[in-house]
Amino acid sequence: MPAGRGEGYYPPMRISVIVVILTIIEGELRALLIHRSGEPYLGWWALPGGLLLPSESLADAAARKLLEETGVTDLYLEQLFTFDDLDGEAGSVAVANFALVDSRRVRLRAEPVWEPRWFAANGLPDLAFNNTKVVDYAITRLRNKLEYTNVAYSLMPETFTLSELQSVYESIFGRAFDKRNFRRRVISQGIIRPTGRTIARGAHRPAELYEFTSRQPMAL
Amino acid sequence: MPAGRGEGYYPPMRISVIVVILTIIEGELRALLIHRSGEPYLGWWALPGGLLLPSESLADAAARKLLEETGVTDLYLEQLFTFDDLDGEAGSVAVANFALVDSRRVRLRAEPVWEPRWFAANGLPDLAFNNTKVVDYAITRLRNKLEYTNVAYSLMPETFTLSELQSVYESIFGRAFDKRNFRRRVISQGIIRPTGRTIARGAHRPAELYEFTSRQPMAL
DNA sequence: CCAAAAGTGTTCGGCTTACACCCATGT
DNA sequence: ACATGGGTGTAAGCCGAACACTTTTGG
Repeated sequence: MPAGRGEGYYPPMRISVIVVILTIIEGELRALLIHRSGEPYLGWWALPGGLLLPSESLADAAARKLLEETGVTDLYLEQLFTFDDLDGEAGSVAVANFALVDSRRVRLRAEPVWEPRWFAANGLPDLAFNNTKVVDYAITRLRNKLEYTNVAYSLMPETFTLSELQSVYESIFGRAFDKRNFRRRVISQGIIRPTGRTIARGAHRPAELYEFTSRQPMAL
Repeated sequence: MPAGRGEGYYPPMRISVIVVILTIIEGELRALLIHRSGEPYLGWWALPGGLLLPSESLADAAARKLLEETGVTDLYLEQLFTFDDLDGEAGSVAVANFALVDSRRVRLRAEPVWEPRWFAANGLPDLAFNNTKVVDYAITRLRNKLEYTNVAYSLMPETFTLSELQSVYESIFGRAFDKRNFRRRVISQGIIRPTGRTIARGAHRPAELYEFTSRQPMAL
């Protein structure tokens, strides 16, 4: 590493990339955590992450972490914020991302040491570094995004019923919505459309199946 | 710099901090640019910025840049986004910030080489790196923030008339607002209040002076 | 008295909210 | 037949947008 005049000298800096991976399981918003196997915070739960490799972009690094932990490649991934106060060390920044995945498509990495595990987002254990505030930040961002984008597609399978979609929204906002108003809203937003098919799943009227009009992130 | 097991090795990385400094001058939204005095992009206009020092936080680095360029310390400063594709070099990220200043309080640094200068935000020259997209990102963020926060305080003096405030909003959004609706809105939002004083400034009815109810950033 | 900017209310349409009953099915 | 979740319409309040005239001053 060269030292030199002015901006030519690069002090030792660490850039890490961390990912808040969120999903819905059993009607509950959950975040993926791993068990730290090294110091500091040995044995604590923490967000998946690691150093940025010099050859990769920030988005690539986040996608790589996500793939390693969940096996998912098709997903919603977005940069959240860059923190400099997570590990209390100078010259160290962490670029936090958040990702949304459909839990049905996830196969958690079988890694005995890290024990990746889904935790209910309200009810996290004490986390290493200041990871709790990173998760909170991600949840706030997610709630905002649900209001004006179609990102919910990344939490849903190809087709789904309106009740299922409503349940996902309710899990994230932590409150119930009116069924009629919810339906009017998502349909008039144009983010979903009926497929024409129905699905019978119990001793009651079958539900119509819907799909997202687009599975690319879009602002409304 | 140590090399070692696992995460102990830190590859050479550069973290720079850049700042989009916005203000209103002559009814126009303007951004502060400097003239590059070194390679690459020698002689091009670019956003103020520099390397993060190992001893400082990201916010400190951004505030330091801002102070160096404008002499302003009391301001609105917020992290925007972290880019990894600005200079096309691997292992380099730039944490972009945006700042709002009241141009009446600014004394630009007298630095013949850098020639810091205000440019109209729509009408920027071609910029070094991909700085144009950083400025665009800042303007979008500013417009959004004006809708649901009181950050406009940082562009205004202690007291001002409603017409002056409206003019600032119009400069930023690039369109005219209805006078009555604008007044109703800012007053009902509770972000400003009348001082009781008036100011006469021409051959017409004097205007009432208003002030911000808070000069700390607040969401509505 | 004239020019110039300051100040002030009302109407309309659209959106959000609240709310209750019938439908189709499996058992 | 009954239990279960699926599906539907309407009324009220609130918010944003459009719109024109009077007031106060300096010259």
